[in-house]
Amino acid sequence: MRAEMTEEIKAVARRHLATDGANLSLRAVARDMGMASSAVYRYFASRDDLLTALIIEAYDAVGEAAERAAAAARDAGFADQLVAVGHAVREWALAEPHQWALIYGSPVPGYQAPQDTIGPATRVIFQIAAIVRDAYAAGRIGPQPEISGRYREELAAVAGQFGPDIPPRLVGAAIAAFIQLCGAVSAELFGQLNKSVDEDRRGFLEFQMRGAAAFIGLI
Amino acid sequence: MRAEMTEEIKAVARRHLATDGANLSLRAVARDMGMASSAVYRYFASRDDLLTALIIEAYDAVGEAAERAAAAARDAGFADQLVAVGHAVREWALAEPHQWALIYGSPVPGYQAPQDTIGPATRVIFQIAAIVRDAYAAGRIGPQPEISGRYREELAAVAGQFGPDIPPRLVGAAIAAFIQLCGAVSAELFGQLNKSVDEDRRGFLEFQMRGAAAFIGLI
DNA sequence: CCAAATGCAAGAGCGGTGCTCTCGTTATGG
DNA sequence: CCATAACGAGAGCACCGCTCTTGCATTTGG
Repeated sequence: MRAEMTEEIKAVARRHLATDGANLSLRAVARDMGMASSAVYRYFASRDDLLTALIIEAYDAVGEAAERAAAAARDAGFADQLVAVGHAVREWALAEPHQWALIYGSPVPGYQAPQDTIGPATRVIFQIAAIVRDAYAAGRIGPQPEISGRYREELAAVAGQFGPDIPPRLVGAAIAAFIQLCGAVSAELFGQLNKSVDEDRRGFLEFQMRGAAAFIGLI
Repeated sequence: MRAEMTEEIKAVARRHLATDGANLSLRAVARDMGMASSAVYRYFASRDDLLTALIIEAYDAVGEAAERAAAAARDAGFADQLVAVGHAVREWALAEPHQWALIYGSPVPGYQAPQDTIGPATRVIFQIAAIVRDAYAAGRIGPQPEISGRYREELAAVAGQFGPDIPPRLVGAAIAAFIQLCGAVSAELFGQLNKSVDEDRRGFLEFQMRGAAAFIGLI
């Protein structure tokens, strides 16, 4: 029943987050549950702890959305898989803008992300990397110029996480695609696109993802 | 002397922003200036108004950094100009992370950006667009596939702001470069790159900008 | 030259916040 | 059966944004 209680607190907090915005008030959550604010501290040591729980859930939610989209587009081309992931992530973000801001926006002041968050945080980028890896294994990636320098070495070190014998440049391109996706969604949500792209924002996102696919070399 | 006072308040607020973080406290600013918190309201109608002033200054600062970098790289190739702008923006963001978060991070809850901010907000993207426009005028952009659909029409409508007879796809590519830059810098600052790109983050940014230049078609 | 008007700063106060501490109550397990 | 632990409530602390009133200074106008 303790787990039940923490789950209910998280649910109310998520609702508060969706309506009121980022400044989640622990007292307001407690009021909504008809209990004293001090009682919430039996379940979460601090407001930051509650935020951490919500952050992990948000990472998992967007990661699952990306994975489901990729699975649904498995029969399509690899570029289309990437675009599908992009649309899924964007649509999740549009549905839960404050959760998106929580994980991809400016970090909450004084908040230090604990270790628990880095696992769920990698689900989206791993999904993109998986598409790239599968495309590479299927020989569906055109020849690309290699890169050099220190960044190449770093990418080579990371490449092992994604699969054997992945060219470092591909890892860099996968990261670039993820950055492009995050940047595009954040720009749309945070108002950077106002007065610039107002009509076809879905088309805007698709354009970004097609560009990312081209940069990866997906054919 | 009133202008002098508002300037000093902004300076102290900027310092507080740099040290304490995003949750700028009007009372703390007033304490630092040795005056009552209510006195600050003689100069700024609300905390949001003070934030707006800081936001405009931040947009101007990063915009000026981008313009200076572009001017300094005028003799280099167009791709190098783009990369120079990227490095300048990144370095400004590294020096003023909280100001970056203020303008490109999650919007402050309940804060509505007034009209005054949209002018300064466009300086960086305009600088990127200017590079693309000049490169196009100089014939230094390779042939690129056109796009179609509703997003093309929207880009065509925006293209007029940048110059006559600019292909819509080029405008889209310029916006994509800006998105890539913002996404990369935000990812670095907001911790998205931790455990993934830790060594050569400057090389990471350069890789993104080179990719953006390639997508634009700069030769 | 004096009075009126204006600008400024201070203080008190309101409702809100995160968080801590203490104190009853309840339930559980030896 | 009773000790122990978990729990909820309440008071309280220091802080926040913001408003209102008051007093002081300066400046302006007659």
